[in-house]
Amino acid sequence: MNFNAITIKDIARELGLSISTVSKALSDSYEISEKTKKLVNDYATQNNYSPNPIAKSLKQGHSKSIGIVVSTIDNSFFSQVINGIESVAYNKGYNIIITQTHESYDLEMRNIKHLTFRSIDGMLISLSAETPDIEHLRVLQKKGFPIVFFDRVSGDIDTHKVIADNFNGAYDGTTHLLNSGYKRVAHVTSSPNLSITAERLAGYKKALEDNGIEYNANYVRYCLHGGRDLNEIETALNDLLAMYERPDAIFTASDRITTTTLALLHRLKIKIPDEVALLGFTNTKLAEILNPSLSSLFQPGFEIGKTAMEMLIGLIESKHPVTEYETKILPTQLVIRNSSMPVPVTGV
Amino acid sequence: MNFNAITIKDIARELGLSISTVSKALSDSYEISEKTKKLVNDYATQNNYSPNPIAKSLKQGHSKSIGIVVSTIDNSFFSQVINGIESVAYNKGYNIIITQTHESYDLEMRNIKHLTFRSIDGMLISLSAETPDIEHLRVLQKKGFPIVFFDRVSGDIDTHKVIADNFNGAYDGTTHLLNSGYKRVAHVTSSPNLSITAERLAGYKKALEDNGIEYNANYVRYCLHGGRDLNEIETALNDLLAMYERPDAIFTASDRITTTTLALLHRLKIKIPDEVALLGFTNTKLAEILNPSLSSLFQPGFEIGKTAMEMLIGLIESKHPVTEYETKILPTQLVIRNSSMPVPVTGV
DNA sequence: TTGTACGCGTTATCAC
DNA sequence: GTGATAACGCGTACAA
Repeated sequence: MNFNAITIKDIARELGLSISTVSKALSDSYEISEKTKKLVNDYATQNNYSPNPIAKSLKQGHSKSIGIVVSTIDNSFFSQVINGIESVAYNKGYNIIITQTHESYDLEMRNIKHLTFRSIDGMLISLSAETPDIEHLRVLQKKGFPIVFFDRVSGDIDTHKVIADNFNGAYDGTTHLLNSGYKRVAHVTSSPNLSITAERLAGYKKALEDNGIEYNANYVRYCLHGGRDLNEIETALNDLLAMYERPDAIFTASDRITTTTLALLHRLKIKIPDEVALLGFTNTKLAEILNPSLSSLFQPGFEIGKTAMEMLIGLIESKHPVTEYETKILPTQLVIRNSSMPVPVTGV
Repeated sequence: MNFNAITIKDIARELGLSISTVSKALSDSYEISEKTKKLVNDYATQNNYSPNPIAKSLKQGHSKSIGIVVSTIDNSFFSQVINGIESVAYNKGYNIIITQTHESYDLEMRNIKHLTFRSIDGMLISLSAETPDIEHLRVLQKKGFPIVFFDRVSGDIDTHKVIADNFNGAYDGTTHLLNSGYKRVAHVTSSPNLSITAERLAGYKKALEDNGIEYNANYVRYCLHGGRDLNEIETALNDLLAMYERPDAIFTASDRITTTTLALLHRLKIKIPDEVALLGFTNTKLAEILNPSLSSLFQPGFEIGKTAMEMLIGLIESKHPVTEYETKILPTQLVIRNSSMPVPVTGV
């Protein structure tokens, strides 16, 4: 396993010192003379010694690695979150172990068990869409195991969570559409099980209310599989477009739903925004480039990952048990595009 | 760290047995009586004991975890590869540790060092586009450290690699365009440093040759940053479209280049395939949905990851040092689409 | 059939 | 300023 086979023992033998002296020299202990330190350190660097992290972990009682549970990595939002997590993990010397639930409750439980058996120091989790209750997480948390929830959180547990400001995002998005002159704004959203869905719906409703427009439940369509099932969205769109009072704008609630809606409208040869306007949450820059008239709510995946990881490290490294749960809210950026303006794009 | 705090020691004390008896009972040793085994196992499961993997690693000399180095996880191809890797890793009890180079040579070296210091059992790597030489990997390999290269490999080293059949993919793609009646097929590709670029170019050239069409170097454009820099591709396209003998088809060489080209042509209001046909390597189903007339070469990311991981496990778990290097080639699937046909899509 | 003793590589405590 | 010893949790010769 260790192909830099040199250990603290080797260098002790080679230098005619004791193991503990070498260990202390390496950790720059005050009780070791400067010349011994130099001797040891020089030898160590020359033979590129590196401490065996496994032995270190066994001794110190932590593994310097954390587990991540997401639905799937093959999703712009989550890969951006992981990017954010990695950026701080790397600097703090933590390894990340990624597992995917593929939206299955069963897989979620297996992964969590697997991760805890792997003796990780903490966990970052975004619930699977299927997950009905979070008893399995609550017991862990009760034991004092550090967990931070992000994005897909549950209202059933008071704990550390990092989420986008979905309410205000949806509020801003809907308001933008209304301010642009659209009167009948539909909302295509994901599974009603998820807290993010409720928050976004609330923001949408509040915006309607504040603009004196009556809420119409027929304008809201749920897609249980959140964009993974094309037919679901297709049905929703067909229903909406066939209505007598056909919506003049659609507000979509997640990356996959947004891009799929964009694609479907494209296939149906519906012109955006002439026939129907489209504004949605997204992480796929491609969607914006393809259709500059598509304004979007950019989900700050990177920032969410970064913040969640920082919070988790705080939990792990704090000596005192954490008693106060805080919820950190990050802003969702509303990116306003205008079809007559050039689109500032830096990359895909 | 271990919140299932129970150890083999606890259960020995509790049951009035010795530690080694418990250990043996747990591993179903033949020298332990059935009743003792049952006693121990029952107690273990009831108190959901699980062996500390760190102690196990230290003892057994392997960590049951492998390292992955990719340019960026935020890329359909690589996240699909990782999906494939994870699928077999999970079954075999391996953990995966993911690191990203962001195409930087420096970061690649740091990550590799970081991973080896973390005492992983093996490594899966796709070279960064910047990487000029692979001396740092060759030394590891010389020591007998298990490494499998995938996708972005180097010709400078004889080792285990898993790649798509880029030559035949490019050959098939180009041939398909030529058979469809296009005469002037341009090729927009990535950095000439990468082996995949050379292979694809070779396939493209051979297809031209076999169809009696002369190779025109002006029709080939390199994008050093492989789609990360929009301007590069924009320039390439503008150049091509401004030529006197303007290409009537474009063959793009990577996921990012394909989607970016699609987006740019869209913005330039160039009709596909009427004004210029487009066929490219891709992993983003969105591109196909948006433009059903876009035929594509689907990069088998999942299969590549799966195969690479299987190969790596073979390397790790083989008792005998591996002397024979084999290169496994996977087919690239050509997905033919026709604008007059309905597009069979199952998800985005 | 069960128990004892040692080692994996490291750090921490204590004695010299 | 340096070195011996114990301990982290586990597996395994070897002894009983």
